[in-house]
Amino acid sequence: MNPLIHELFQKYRFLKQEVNHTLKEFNLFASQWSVLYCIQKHNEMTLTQIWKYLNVEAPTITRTVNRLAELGWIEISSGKDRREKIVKLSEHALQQFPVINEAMKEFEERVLNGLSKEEELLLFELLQKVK
Amino acid sequence: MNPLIHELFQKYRFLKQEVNHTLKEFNLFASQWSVLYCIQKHNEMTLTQIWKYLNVEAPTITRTVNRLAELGWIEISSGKDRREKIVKLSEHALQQFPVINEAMKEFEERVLNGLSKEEELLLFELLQKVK
DNA sequence: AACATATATTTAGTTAGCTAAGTAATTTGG
DNA sequence: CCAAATTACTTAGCTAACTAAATATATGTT
Repeated sequence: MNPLIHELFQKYRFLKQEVNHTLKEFNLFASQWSVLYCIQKHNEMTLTQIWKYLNVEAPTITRTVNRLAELGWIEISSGKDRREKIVKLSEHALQQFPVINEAMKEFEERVLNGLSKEEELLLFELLQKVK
Repeated sequence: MNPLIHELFQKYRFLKQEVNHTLKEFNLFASQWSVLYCIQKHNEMTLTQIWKYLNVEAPTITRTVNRLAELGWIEISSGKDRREKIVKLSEHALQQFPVINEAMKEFEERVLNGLSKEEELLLFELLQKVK
């Protein structure tokens, strides 16, 4: 296997684990946070908007959203089209959001500590060229 | 979520899926290929050597190795230390290996087509700085 | 109006990572 | 020499991704 791809896979596993550790005190997992984060950013979203935004398949989002609703992080309602579901953050989530976001920022700064701002941008641009 | 980390996660999912599509005709999955690849490289390995090399946890390798043995890709024997298991490629795997490797090389060249050799190296080095 | 097609979500089943906890064999220290 | 610690691997249960196929609603065509 190409060492570049191998390295990317390794870093993914490492980062995902670090995110999970960071979120553990809030009883959240990495993928749950991804969903909360993008809902917060867009205020409210349909399931389809979420999975298209995050680039995962629909069933993955169905399950994560249901779990998040069970746990009280989000509220699900139906739009005028009775097929679609609209999702937004609960009061509890809105309150907790800034604290969790802060913890995540600390984690991000920590793992990206070895890179300058220029290198971060460069890494981002190089990653985008992989396709 | 930091856009850089978000992008890395997205590329991971994309690449893993592409690897799985590439390997589908051989009835293999990405992680199974990782294991076969590193066994081939080292000729034979214990389970511990495999999970340390691939940077995953032991139970992951136990399961993948057992599945690969079931599927006839590898053979498991025991070394002089009765705790450890030694794993090597089967005849079938040795025969198929070059063909699969070729398909993987084509895939790697395709997804890295947008990067020059210098950029590839740079991306690799920048990824290593994430920790 | 009826039927086909498209869209939104769900269900079922698979691989693959993790942690926690367990068994069995080996090594080590008093 | 034997109890304690370590090592190698396994089992069980969780999250998280995927695919394939089902269900329900909406839309479009004849």
